[in-house]
Amino acid sequence: MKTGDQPAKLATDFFLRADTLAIARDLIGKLLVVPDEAGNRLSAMIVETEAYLGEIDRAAHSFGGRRTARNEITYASGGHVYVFFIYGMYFQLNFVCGPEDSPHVCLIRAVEPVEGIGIMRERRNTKNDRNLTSGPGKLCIAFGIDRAFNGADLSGDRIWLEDFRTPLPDEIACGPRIGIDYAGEFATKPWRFWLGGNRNVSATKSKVKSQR
DNA sequence: TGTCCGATTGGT
DNA sequence: CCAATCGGACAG
Repeated sequence: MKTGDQPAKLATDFFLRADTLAIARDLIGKLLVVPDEAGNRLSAMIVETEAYLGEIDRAAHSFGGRRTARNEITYASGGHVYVFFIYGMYFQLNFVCGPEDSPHVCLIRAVEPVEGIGIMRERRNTKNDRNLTSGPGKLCIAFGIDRAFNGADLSGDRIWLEDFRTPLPDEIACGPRIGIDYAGEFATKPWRFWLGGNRNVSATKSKVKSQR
């Protein structure tokens, strides 16, 4: 692109597709961009995601059609941001997928810093850069994402995605989602996706082999 | 209003 | 292995 051109934001159409698993997989390699208070670009490449398939998915907040103030935004059309608070101290970043009234989402579990890493270091207060954004709670701290981002539109100017890198099919691994042991048969669905071998993929106590 | 517990993290 | 820490969901 020419000097001075702005990178293109990922179009809303990306999130309007009916196949949420494909969206979760295709998010790997995209660039997450969130300007800080001063307008500096903070950005990172998405390296790990999880899909939550709405009403049918016991692990999803909208399982069985549950619709509350907290998860209301997940019933909106794809391309909106769903942020929720968990464990008394962390936020989790999700993107709403599919058409209106289909409360599917993709959780962003880990990213690899690209721009603004100095600011991320300040916010995370950790020596090891590997700990900057290698988990769903960590990346929200690094990017300053809190409940104020809930409901944001990814076509707006507070948070968005850009094309960055297109992984080869072989580079993308999948396996069971993390922290949903209560979800019965859904606990073992291979609906987590990550960039194989990437060092920023979140640490898990039961690391599962990739499967395809 | 009361109780239970979570789509995590960091330190022991 | 376990504490931190608190809002959401649901029962009563």
